[in-house]
Order: sequence, then structure tokens, then C-alpha cells
Amino acid sequence: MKKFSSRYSIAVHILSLVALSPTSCTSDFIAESVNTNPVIIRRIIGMLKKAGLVHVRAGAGGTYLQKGLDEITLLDVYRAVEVADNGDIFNFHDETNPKCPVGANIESVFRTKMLQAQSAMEHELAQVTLKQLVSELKEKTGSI
Amino acid sequence: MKKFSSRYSIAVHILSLVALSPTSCTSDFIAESVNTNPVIIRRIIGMLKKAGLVHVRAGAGGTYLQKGLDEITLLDVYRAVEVADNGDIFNFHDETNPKCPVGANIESVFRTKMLQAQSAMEHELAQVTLKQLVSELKEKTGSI
DNA sequence: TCTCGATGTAATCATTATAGTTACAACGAT
DNA sequence: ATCGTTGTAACTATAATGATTACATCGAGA
Repeated sequence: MKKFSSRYSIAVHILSLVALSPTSCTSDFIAESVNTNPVIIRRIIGMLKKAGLVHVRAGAGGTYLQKGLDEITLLDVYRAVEVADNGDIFNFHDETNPKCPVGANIESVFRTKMLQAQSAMEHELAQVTLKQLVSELKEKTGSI
Repeated sequence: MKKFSSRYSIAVHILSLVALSPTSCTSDFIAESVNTNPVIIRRIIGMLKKAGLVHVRAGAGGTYLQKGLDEITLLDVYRAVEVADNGDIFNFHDETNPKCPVGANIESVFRTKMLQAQSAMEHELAQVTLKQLVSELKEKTGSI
């Protein structure tokens, strides 16, 4: 199947930081916590922005949540940054031989099963809100 | 996260073919149904062999199931061909800044959630045996 | 025993996705 | 008007995947 990029973990990191930080979150500030290049951060923030999860103060700088922490689930974040063309996490071998009874029908049968598996995973992601995640994070860090 | 390769769909195709075909399944024969190169097939069969799902008649040629159709689940096949180093389908951005309370703790919190999501997916895959899948395939093809 | 088809595997290549980096125009608060 | 910040484009490096050629090896059957 397709594999998840580390964009996803960075996106969650960004949102957690924006949620917890009392100071303004510039891409430089975030990049330091994530330990990567600010441009990487800006690219991902761009995706989160497009998904309506955050907004950015142009010119002045700084990223802010667009929705409540309990209104954003891990599934929302996942969909914002994992841009699989069709949304499927599974790749299929294209163009099996239509003359072979197996080749002609295997994909539709297999695809059904895969979509069920993917749904189960996405359902799990939808159960977790950023509020919960941040709350667990706070416990770990002591305070902040 | 990481994405699944099309090896998985090819592996399922191979096993279905081996299960249904009355004639000997050589890599050339299978490659024709899958519509790819025989070497691709042999490589994947090698993985299935290593996982104990099939055996191959060396010299003579032909692949045969090593277990009963109802003893092989989609999860078995998945584990046989998707060789993620640690088994995780999620990638994490490494080396976040340990000096930042968020950077230092976000990964362990996020990882827990991701493993739950992955478990949900794998549980779903474990529910489907090749026997079921082949049975649905038979319905589709009429007979064989 | 010899032949011949089939397997197992290495080596190579093209393609694609990702991550990182530099550079720079545009924005807007001060 | 300045200056820090954002939004992108462009480029590079790296890795995974899929495909292909080549070839040594195996072993069933003539």
C-alpha cells in the first residue's frame, strides 16, 4: 500500500505547538521545535490552511487555529496533508489481463476489502481530537 | 504515512490464481494474468515463500499453496510483502528538538494514536481469509 | 545422462515521492 | 518606509518502486 509521509507527524506537531504556545508561532519558531527547515513548515501550514484548520497573519506572521481544538480530529489533519489522488492508501497494480477470469475480477474484490480496512483506520483517527492529544501532551510535559 | 506498494495487490492476485487454477502456475503464466514481468512475480513469490504461504517446485516449476485457503488471511499476505522495517505504516519526523516540551514529547503521544489506527486496519485485514476472497471471486467470474 | 524449461537473483534503468535548501517577491504591522 | 514574515518557485539529493536483461542453477523427463 502507500505509506504515510512524515508530513503527517509534522502537521500534528505544528498544530500542537500552535495550540499550546502562548507566543506567536512563526515558521522559524516552529521549525526549531520540529528541527527542520522553515520552508517545510510553511508548505505544511499551507495545506492546513487550505483545509481550513488554521489561518496565518500575512505580513505580521504567525499561525493560529481556525477551529476549536475539539473540532479538529486526527482524520482532519490526515486528510489535509496526505494528498493521495483518490484518497486511497492502497495502490493497485493497473491493467491486469482482462482475458483471464482472475485478472479481470480480482481488483474489484480486493479493493472492497481494502476500503473496509482503510475505513477502520480512518474511523480510529476520527475518534481522536486535538484536544485529547494536547491534553495527553500536557500531562507528559508536566505543564508547559 | 507510508503508502502500500502494489506488491500487495499482486501478491493477492498470485495466491488467488494459484488457488483457482487447475493447471501448473509458472511465473510466466501468472505474469500474463497480472500483466507484468515474470521477474516481478518471482520476487513476490519469493516473499510469500519466505512467509511460508507457498512453496515452489524447483526445476519443475510451479507455485503451490503451503497452507489451507482458510488459514491465510489478508493480514498474512500483507505482512509477507510489505516489508516496513519496523512494521509501522507511519513515518515520523525524526529528531525533533528535545529542548522544546512539545518537540520532546509529541512523538510518543502521536505514535500511540497511530499504532491504534494501524491495529484497527490490521484487525480488519485479519478478518478476511483467502477462502472468502476466492469465493467472492468465483461468484464474480461465474465459475472459472 | 542430457536437455530444456523454470526458478532465483543480481544489475541496471526510469519514474516518482519526499525532504531539504536557496532565493526572492509580496505583504503589512510598526 | 522598514523589516520581519509569508508564499512559492527552483533545484538537489535520496529512496522506493516497477520493469527489464542476463545468467547460473535446479530437476523432471526423454
